[in-house]
Amino acid sequence: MRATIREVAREAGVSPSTVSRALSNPEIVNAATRERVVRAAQRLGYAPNRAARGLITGRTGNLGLIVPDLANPFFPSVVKGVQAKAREADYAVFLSDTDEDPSAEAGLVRILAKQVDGLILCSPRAPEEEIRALAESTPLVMANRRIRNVPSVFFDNTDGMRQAVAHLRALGHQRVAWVGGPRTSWSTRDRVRGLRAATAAAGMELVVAGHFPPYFEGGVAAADLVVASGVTSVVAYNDVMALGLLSRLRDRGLDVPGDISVMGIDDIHMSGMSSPALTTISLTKEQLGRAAVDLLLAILERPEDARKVRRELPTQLLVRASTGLARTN
Amino acid sequence: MRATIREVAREAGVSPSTVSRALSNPEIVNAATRERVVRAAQRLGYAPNRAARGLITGRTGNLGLIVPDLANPFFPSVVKGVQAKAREADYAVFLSDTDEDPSAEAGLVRILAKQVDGLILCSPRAPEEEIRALAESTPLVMANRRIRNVPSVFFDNTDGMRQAVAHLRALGHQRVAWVGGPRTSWSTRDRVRGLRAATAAAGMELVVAGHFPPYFEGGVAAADLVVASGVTSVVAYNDVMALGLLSRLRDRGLDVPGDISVMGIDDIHMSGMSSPALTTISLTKEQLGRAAVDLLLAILERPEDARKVRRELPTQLLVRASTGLARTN
DNA sequence: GCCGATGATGCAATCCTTTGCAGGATTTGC
DNA sequence: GCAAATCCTGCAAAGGATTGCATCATCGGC
Repeated sequence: MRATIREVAREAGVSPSTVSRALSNPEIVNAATRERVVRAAQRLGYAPNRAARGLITGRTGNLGLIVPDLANPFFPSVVKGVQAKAREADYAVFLSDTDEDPSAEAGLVRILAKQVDGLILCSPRAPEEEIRALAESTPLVMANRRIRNVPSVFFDNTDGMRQAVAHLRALGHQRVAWVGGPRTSWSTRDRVRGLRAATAAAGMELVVAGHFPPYFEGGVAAADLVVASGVTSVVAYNDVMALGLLSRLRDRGLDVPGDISVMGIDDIHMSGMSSPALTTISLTKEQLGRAAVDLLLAILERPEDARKVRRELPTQLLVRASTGLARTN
Repeated sequence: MRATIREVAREAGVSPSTVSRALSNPEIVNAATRERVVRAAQRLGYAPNRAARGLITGRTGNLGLIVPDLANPFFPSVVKGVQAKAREADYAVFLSDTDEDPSAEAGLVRILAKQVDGLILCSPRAPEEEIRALAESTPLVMANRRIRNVPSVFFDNTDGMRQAVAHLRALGHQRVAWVGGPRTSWSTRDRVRGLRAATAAAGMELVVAGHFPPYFEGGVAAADLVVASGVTSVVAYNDVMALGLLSRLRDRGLDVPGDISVMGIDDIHMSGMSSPALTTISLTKEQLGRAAVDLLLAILERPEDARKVRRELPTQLLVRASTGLARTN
């Protein structure tokens, strides 16, 4: 059906080798010849057969991306970033979703590993040891998780939590609650650590409400505990949960931010649409995806420094309407 | 690195051909031999090299999926359905997103076509003619769009709109507004057609508010037109827009459903979480994805009946809190 | 106990591209 | 003007699996 390299070669009056070189290593072939080859290729609509190329080079030109749950608006943004960057580099992306099942991750990695040059694990929930083992056998990049000696892109949660605390403190809050995400999430651990440090430094009291599912319902479930704890402000693991908090607080007749200030993390699209609009720590999600691809391509080039590669992304406080002066009573 | 078919053959004391047959066509090889081969393969952790297989069979074992916008919660659900079904059939899925740019679709199809056995176009915005042309050169399945002579899976919008109208009529509504999605969307055309028929049959008046972007903001933008038209009820192109409507109506101090009833379409996860919770026409989104894969695999098997294949999925009214008795004034 | 049919297996070609090596042509240096 | 260096191109092997065809063994029928 499609043109092969031999046909292009015949059309251009050269050998297949020359065609191959002219197309993938232009500088080593004579300019005139190259021109002839390129034109012939264009005329015939030639595109190299990926399977044949992969067979000899051992590369597929594909990347894999595994996320916990596409239905969480955080991840589609990351996916978009990965897509965009991968396309620029002429890679295609396999996407998989684990439905928040940590035990599914390793299996997916192993299946996908055979069909890709490298994998991006976004917010993986599996234990460090397991991931480190997987990284031994496949080029692997972490996105939104930091694992020592595994290439990782992650957000500066410490600074993010510092900004959140500074904001709340400026509004007169003394007591803040934390509504955590899944126990298996690195972000939740990293963020609560940052929050502990920041509140301690600011002389504020931190109430940890525990771990909840990273869904709207998780926020709903956490709301009553938060209220009962008597804090004047609360930070949630992500925006979706913060929206759940908002919803339950409203149902209970509480005013936000009058009675309690609510902050999220992520800056998903919907968070600007709620009422009150959600104050949040904004994360550059597409950027996370793009950076992960960058790292992955880098370690594919130079596998020897895979253990060194790492990248930290900044966070940005975004003040909207769900935070306000602490109530005084 | 990984075991090849020759090593398995040596280990099992047979020829590579026999290994190949034992693994991919078990019934034509002697049971004892097969057993020996399978065990040897297992021992060596053998998995066929996909590139080599693809080179000779001309198949990649990959499918492609193109959606307009992953950030719209409708699509992640479809993606999940596609993933699940594809994995069952041992296919991997390439995902791409056009960012609602109709002109990007054809290009993506052409790029992806070379790397997959078949493509699923979900809710494509391109003109029929363009898609029909693409379908000539690549196995293609439409999801959520119906195109004559191109295999398609779609929802029974006519019946969905009939259910919506019956519901509103039962609540005493006489005038209903329609807030449309993108002009290029087949669904919006099909739904307004269904709505026209249903309202006419019920003796109700339909006000078409026009076309809006399929985002929250689109619903916000449409709200004032809807109010000005004096209807007592409104149906939006999708849930996200319906949520936008809800938001703007509330901001204007209107009561839903007291002043106006609001319905969406899709039944995205968030629509049960709004206040008031959104009445909607529920669509089986994962089902759409699964059915599309089914169709695609079927036409890969028997390309000759590609023009005949088609599947219609039912819709289901889901009554929640955003619809109520028509105001009487 | 022999012949034909049937079943199981191996041989070898094939898919298409890339790349190490060699050789021919041209240029450079002296 | 000749040897050496440089540049460009072609040859041929390799990569791993699949499959049409041929071969061989076995079995059943008579």
